[in-house]
Amino acid sequence: MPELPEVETVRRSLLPVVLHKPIEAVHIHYPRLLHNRSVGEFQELVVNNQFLDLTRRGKYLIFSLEGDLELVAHLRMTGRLIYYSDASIPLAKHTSAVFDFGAEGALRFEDVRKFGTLDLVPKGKYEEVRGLYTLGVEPLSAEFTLDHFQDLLAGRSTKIKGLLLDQTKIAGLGNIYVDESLFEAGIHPERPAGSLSKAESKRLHRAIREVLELAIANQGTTLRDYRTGFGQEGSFQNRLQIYGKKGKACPRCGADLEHKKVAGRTSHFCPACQRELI
DNA sequence: AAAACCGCCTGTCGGC
DNA sequence: TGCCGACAGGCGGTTT
Repeated sequence: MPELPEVETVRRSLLPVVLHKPIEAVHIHYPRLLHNRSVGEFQELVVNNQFLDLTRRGKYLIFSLEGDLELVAHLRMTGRLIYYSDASIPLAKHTSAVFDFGAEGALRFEDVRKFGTLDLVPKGKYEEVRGLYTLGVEPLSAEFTLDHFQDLLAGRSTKIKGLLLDQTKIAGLGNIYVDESLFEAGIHPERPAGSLSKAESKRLHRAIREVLELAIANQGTTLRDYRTGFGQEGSFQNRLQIYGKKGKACPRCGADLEHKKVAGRTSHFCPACQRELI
């Protein structure tokens, strides 16, 4: 599912191909995608406009438009944003929206499960997009220091897995990268956040950054639906240590990997390397 | 504050 | 082979 590395990969792949191209037409095939606008309003504001920049915050993509507008996209579970240089390629079955650049191609939003969203907001008016407005620190930014991370954990009894998934604390982690980071740091997903030692929180802080960086370098993880902005699969699925590997041998110690529901999510871990009780 | 649950959707998979 | 329920898990919302 698209998490920070996947969304960042989509951003980087689209950046050279979707900016400064006049949008000649917008086709909305699934109007509920738009959230806070009617199809008519949306088309009126976007047709004849153009994307000036494309940035990312957490799992959100933000396209700036002329006229102090921003288009905020979220891929949720199965969304794809793919650039097609050839507009004659037939639409995929679950195409929700198309931004048509005429002879310059098209940007298509494809989404099997239709959870994805597009919000058109005045520039910086992120309070209109609640999840974006309340996002926590960017884990790859300079603000995500070890001190900042330890402050997030201090005194909290909530399970570390749940805290890492909380977008208002740290922006962009999802189920895959939380499990991989906890494994890398040797920490059980059910450990109370505040119970981590200084050494453990230091290892986890480093693991989060390393796992995310490596996943970006590998264009993200394609288990099923995720594609880059060029429609290609990522390759980090070949480098996952434990996600989806229940019953296989731990790559570090050889024990049988397990999974269980933690914070409502299937959570993978090594019972030997990641002890619940210390 | 936090956990547990539901709703939003479709495709896939295991069991019978 | 077909049907059926469970499951995948991001986020917003409500309830406990």
